[in-house]
Amino acid sequence: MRALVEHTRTDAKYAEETVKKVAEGAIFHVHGRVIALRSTGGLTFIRLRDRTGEIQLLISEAVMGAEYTNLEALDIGDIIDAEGLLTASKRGELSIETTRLGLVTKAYRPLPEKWHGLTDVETRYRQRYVDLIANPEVSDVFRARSLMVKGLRTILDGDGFLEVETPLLHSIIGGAVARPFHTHHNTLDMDLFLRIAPELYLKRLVVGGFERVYEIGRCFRNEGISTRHNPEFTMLEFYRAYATYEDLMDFIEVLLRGVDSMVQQAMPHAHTKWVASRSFTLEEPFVRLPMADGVARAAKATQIPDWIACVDKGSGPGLVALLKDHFLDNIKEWSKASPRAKAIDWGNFRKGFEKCDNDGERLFCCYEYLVEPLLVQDYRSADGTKSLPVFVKDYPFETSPLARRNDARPDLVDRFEIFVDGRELGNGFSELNDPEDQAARFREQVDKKARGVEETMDYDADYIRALEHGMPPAAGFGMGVERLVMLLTSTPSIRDVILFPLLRPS
RNA sequence: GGGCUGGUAGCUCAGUUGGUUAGAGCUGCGGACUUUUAAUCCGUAGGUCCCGGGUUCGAGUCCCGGCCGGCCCA
Repeated sequence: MRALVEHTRTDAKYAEETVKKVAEGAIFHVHGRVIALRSTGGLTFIRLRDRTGEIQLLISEAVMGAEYTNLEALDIGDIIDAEGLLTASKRGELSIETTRLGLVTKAYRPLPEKWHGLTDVETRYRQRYVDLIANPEVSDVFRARSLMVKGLRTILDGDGFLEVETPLLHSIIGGAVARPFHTHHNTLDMDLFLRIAPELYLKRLVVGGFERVYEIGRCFRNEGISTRHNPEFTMLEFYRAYATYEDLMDFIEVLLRGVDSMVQQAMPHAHTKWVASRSFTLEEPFVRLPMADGVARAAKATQIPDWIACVDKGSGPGLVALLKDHFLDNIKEWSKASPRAKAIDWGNFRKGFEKCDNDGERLFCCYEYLVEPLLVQDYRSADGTKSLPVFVKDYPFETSPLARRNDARPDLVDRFEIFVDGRELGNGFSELNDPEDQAARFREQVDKKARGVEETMDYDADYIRALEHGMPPAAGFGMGVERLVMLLTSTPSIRDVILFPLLRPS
């Protein structure tokens, strides 16, 4: 039955005699929502939708007799059940020649009109139940989301990871750099935060012997709302002992391709459509770009002679030194050096650069303004038609308070962020497991807060204590599930991958 | 937070320099029709023009303020 119903989604034509022969006179019983209703007098066509697809009911007065008049009370939107023999209409549409029809649930409100459906964006979010009925491609995205989460679990479970749940109510801020939501426990008279990340709890579990552990759960960040941000969102984080950030990059390529192919298998039709509108490809090896190399390359690409000269001498830090001393003197001249130089957001670049406390942050700032906006343009597939996912790696240690220092270059940490289609998808690193170094990094965060920086982490004494018990070397990765869904379903707004996005009160 | 843009019937929209009683399609309701696919045809109902002020003989339209969206930027 299901196979036949799903076929009605295609344009396949059916011949009445073939269908009747295959069905062998079996009685079909269906229920679902009426989404179209057409009557030509003694014959009525109903398009019925259930979770598996759509099928047409063919109802004739000759078959139904006196009951046929019951159709007069039926509206689009009603939920009915029906029984009958399988047949095909003269136009070749698979149909059920209905012998019995019953109203199961009456729809008191009409559905949106059939041509344009429901397009008002706010109404779509506020009344998602209507959106899901009126716009079937919306429900495809949420089906895909479910498949992706399931796919992540399947792959992680298959690799020996244990899924856990850690607290959402935190008493200190940690694991990420973001402003939290505040709440309060009454009987304990205790102020709490909704978690901004599960990271520090998951690493406590690595200490405890869960060497491969992950969590898929809600996080909350008290930030503005935009097409890329919703205050509550779902994050995947996993940690794997005895792995390095290089191992994780290999694993993430496998993970993303694996999830995508699971969606492809389960929803081939929708998947093909999404792939066609992607401007990136997962099929070639992902780029691995050390941040300093990226900055050096991007600096040369601007064709600013001073920059080329200083980059040729060394790498990233050379440019940082030049900018530290001569940013203001030369900004006018530099900004006109080439079309690429003109495209740089010089105003914010300079402001950001001036706010930096150290050379590590300065290098990161150069990366942010010179490299990141052009990742899509600079790193292309072999035939040049698609952008490639890029792992930007080897971050300055000052920008990464929880990551392990590189053994050869203590000014860097073994960290990467993955960008697909120019957008940040996830963040991973070899974990800092030296309690003294971690304590020093926490203290630096606390100092920052004292200097008035809003987005910092608190000192987590219990986490230091956990590290003092010894955490095996490990690497971890975190990814926003909504971003993954947006990427793989070619959805531009995060609100279209969250069923009930946060809105102002109406 | 800044720029642009929008709010008119249940839904999707039109509405001229400011000028009669604010329109269309779909939906709804009534009717015709036994193979429709946005069925077709006939009839009919449906409005706090986002809110509050102002200008004017007259405001959906112009001005000011507010509310709520959307897109882009930070």
